[in-house]
Amino acid sequence: MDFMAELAELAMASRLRRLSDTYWQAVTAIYRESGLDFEVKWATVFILIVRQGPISVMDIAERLGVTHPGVIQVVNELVQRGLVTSEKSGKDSRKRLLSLSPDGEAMVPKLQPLWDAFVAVNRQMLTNQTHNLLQSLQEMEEQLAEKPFVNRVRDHLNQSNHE
Amino acid sequence: MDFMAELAELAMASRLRRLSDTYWQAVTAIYRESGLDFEVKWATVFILIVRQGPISVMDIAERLGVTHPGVIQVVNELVQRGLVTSEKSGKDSRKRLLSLSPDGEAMVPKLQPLWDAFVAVNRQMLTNQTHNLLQSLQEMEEQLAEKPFVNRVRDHLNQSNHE
DNA sequence: AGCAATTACGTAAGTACTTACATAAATAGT
DNA sequence: ACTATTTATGTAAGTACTTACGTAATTGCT
Repeated sequence: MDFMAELAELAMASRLRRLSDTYWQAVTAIYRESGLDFEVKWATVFILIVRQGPISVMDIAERLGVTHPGVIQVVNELVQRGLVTSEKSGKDSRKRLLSLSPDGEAMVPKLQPLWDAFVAVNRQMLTNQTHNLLQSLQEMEEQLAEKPFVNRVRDHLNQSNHE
Repeated sequence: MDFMAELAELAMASRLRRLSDTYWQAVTAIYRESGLDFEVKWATVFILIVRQGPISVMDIAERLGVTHPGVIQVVNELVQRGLVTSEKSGKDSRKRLLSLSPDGEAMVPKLQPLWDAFVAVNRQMLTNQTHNLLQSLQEMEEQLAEKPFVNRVRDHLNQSNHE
């Protein structure tokens, strides 16, 4: 039997990472087969720019819940690839506003069938579940946002010591 | 609102990775505070050796569902750290059998209170969920093991084209 | 027994994030 | 208006995996 499953509550991070990697590898293969020259790691940032551009680096980082250096790396690749354009903000010259380029606009309808397939396939699998993965992720994120894991563990350790 | 949550079925890999990172960072902080000189990435391999050593590199990789180079990196660090010993198998000289060292034995009871806390805290959070994260992970892993995501998407794309 | 195929392990390099640290521009308090 | 603080971005390096490729030992076939 799968040892990570046996570890259960003791191996949350590794198990989440493993499933993330499984998905990532699959989607990488599909993009490659499509010949569209698009990468998995671009997707969240790219779609955010599609739907809500022009948008700044920090705004992207906050909306995605990732660090700004991570966003910068992706954005630089998207600009390099010609899908996104970057211009300095007039109101705040520290800010870089990212928008979709014409090539980026043209890319969306090519990617859309793949994205639709991802959604359909995942939706199908999710309906097969007695415990819905997306909902459980949402609930766990909310619990950890309300009180981070570190604080919970610290409190638990103090409580155990004082008995 | 969190954009990854909005993307839902379209950002499974990124969202799982993000939650994995959140957990990972928390556990890293707790190990650091404990002063035990132990790393998150060692945990699954270390516990497997504790419970089922001596065990070979490939057996570890298979039981954990990760690649063997990943295991080798962790094992080398555990040997370097003095928690694990490595010896060539007598029956099959290609194999390296990993066992717990005396220092490794001594480490277990020091780590145990932390591990107990991780389990207790996670178990508490899981009971608060209407959709149990561990169960949803288990179910999703099983679905993907039965038919990988790539195959599901390929089938869906062919089906859509032929309508 | 001899040889092709498989298995076990190792190493190098790539990937997608992070942390840590830096600078420049805007903002706030006086 | 001036200065301290904050905010936005950038860069370098670290981390925890992976893929790709290599060698040595074992196994299976005849």
